[in-house]
Amino acid sequence: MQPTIADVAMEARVSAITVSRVLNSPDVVRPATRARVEAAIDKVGYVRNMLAGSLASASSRFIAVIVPSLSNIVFIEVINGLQSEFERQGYQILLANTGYDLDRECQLVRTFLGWSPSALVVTGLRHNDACQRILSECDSPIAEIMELGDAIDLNIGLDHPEAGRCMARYLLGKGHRNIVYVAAQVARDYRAGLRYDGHREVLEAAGLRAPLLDMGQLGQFETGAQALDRVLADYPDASAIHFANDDLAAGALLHAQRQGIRVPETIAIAGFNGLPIGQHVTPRLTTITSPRHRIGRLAAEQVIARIEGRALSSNQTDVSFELAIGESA
Amino acid sequence: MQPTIADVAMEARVSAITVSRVLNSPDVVRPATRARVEAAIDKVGYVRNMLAGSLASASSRFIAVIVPSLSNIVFIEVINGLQSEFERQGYQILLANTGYDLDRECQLVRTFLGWSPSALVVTGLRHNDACQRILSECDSPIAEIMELGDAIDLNIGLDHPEAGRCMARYLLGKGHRNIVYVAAQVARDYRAGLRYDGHREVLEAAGLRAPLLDMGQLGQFETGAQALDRVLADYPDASAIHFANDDLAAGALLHAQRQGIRVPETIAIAGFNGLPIGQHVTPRLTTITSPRHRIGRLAAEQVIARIEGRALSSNQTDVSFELAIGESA
DNA sequence: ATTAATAATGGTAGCGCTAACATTTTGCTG
DNA sequence: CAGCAAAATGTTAGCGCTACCATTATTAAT
Repeated sequence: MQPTIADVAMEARVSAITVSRVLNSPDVVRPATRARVEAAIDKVGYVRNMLAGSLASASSRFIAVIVPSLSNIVFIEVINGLQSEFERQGYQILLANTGYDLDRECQLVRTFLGWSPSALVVTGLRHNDACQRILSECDSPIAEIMELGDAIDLNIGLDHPEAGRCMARYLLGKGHRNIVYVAAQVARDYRAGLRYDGHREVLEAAGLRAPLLDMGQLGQFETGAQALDRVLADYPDASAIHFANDDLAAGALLHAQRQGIRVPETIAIAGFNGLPIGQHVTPRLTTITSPRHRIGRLAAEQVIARIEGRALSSNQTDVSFELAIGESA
Repeated sequence: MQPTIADVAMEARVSAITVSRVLNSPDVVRPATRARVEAAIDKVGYVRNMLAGSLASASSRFIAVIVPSLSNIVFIEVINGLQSEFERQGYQILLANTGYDLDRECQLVRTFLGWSPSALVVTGLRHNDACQRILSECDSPIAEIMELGDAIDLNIGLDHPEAGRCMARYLLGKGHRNIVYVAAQVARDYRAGLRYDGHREVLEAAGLRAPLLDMGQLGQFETGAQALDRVLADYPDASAIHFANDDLAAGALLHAQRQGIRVPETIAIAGFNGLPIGQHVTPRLTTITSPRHRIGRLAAEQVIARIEGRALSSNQTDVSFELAIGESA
């Protein structure tokens, strides 16, 4: 049997609560006593039972984190940002991915609530009705990240429609008049759809059409490569492709290289996210960089502030984005 | 206040334990009673308290997973494999990364043990003394993944020295006599060092030298690009580079493309891992594919079997690897 | 020294659940 | 329809810890 706090207490000849105090608020225990308790902890090989502590104190130091996918490096970087900050403050992340399925998200939220998390971090502002209700009624801090809008509690992200507009304006400025927007699956990755909305808005305002090619699969390099072929075949007038993300764009660029398709001369290529690979391909990818790690870090900071009851200047943080101009468009 | 099992029990006019049974082993409760309880659960909006349940039953359904890094796609894929299997069986992963620091690993193990995990999954076979002792004395199943060797309990991975030998033999077979092995930081990523050991063994057996260029930083594309320049400058006789991983190799390949350095004519390039990018660069990367997702899945399957007391045919699983020949070497 | 304030420590109860055993109900046989 | 085994449900106690309040020790001020 694992030794408990009572064994430590007996060994140190103090009461259990004093041991608890040494563990949780050492500065209220007299140094001499504390030393005796710490020695006892070492001696009996005590391992703290966090489950019991969390149950008794009704606070688990768990942070539930729900992202759409763990295959997408973008979310990994966000998680890294969250993790670095939360861990520093002694919080443990409970991680799950929805596979871009809102019903699964709801189920995950339910499951996670069973662990009495100190807070929840979810991706995006769209949830199904049940999930929206649960989150709204939840007492713990909720952070909705990645996009900006009408949030339940905390909101850290960037303006996707504006990012779409930004790139569309840039491509227009470069003289492109036939631009195809290529996404992997807008129904699931709806933030790609929001960027498309912005893109279309700008093009239509300029009296242009904004065709959308949805590849219908969540793919990466391979899907981007296929998309390039499809655009060249189906949209002969197209002079530029605005890809929903850098994975697709990089896949297209690498494919172009192999096939000897000249970029940007034959077709210009633009992406979104600012992944490292974009800076290493030739030509360098024109894209929009998103501060993914920063989103995670800020979300963690604000969530912790909320947990600890500190006031925040604002519930909403626009982390912004930047146009990164390469040679590809 | 959140409703508890007692509120549900009152509503359904059964005892608390019956509610507990509906939740944990529904088939021992008569369907009519079960339906009444389930209705009551919905009615009062009951959310199960997993902390209390875990404490009472002394089993948390937590799986502690410790990897060196979350920035490396390789471990992400392993985690994906673990996750998919564990989640299907109702286990929740507690994730942490060591930053390739064994002391941090030890501390993480200690912390995680406080959550009474049902099992631990750690990366690699090397631990510091304290960690080795803690893990050895631990009652829960332990899985050490990625590499093969003398493990504490379960072991799922591949033979890194043999992977190094495999690539070295291939390069020798291609006529290369001056091959530089390039790693990012063998002291931390010691599995890259194991592959180098195998590589060197083969070269020395052939009467050749096996220079090692350690870039001294955990980098990805950029480090690979720098490494290529260093090799061309410092090892004028080199005809091939054996990179410790595909990130470095891809970085070098993309850099070569930009600089107009001909691969494999001027210098051949080989990698390790079989990342998707390797199949999309031109020339395609010659590499060794590791079944990363499979390692995760198998580890999860075996851990679950162990938890549930099922016998395993073997404690060690060699997932093997494959030489993937591209045009880069 | 005496008192009042503060600091340090302790006792008790209970967090919400489940294990273990006890009891009741049900279904079946003859 | 008695009698019995099996199935279903209930009772009690306790998992290991911390909140809350009570008590005791220490310090400072007079």
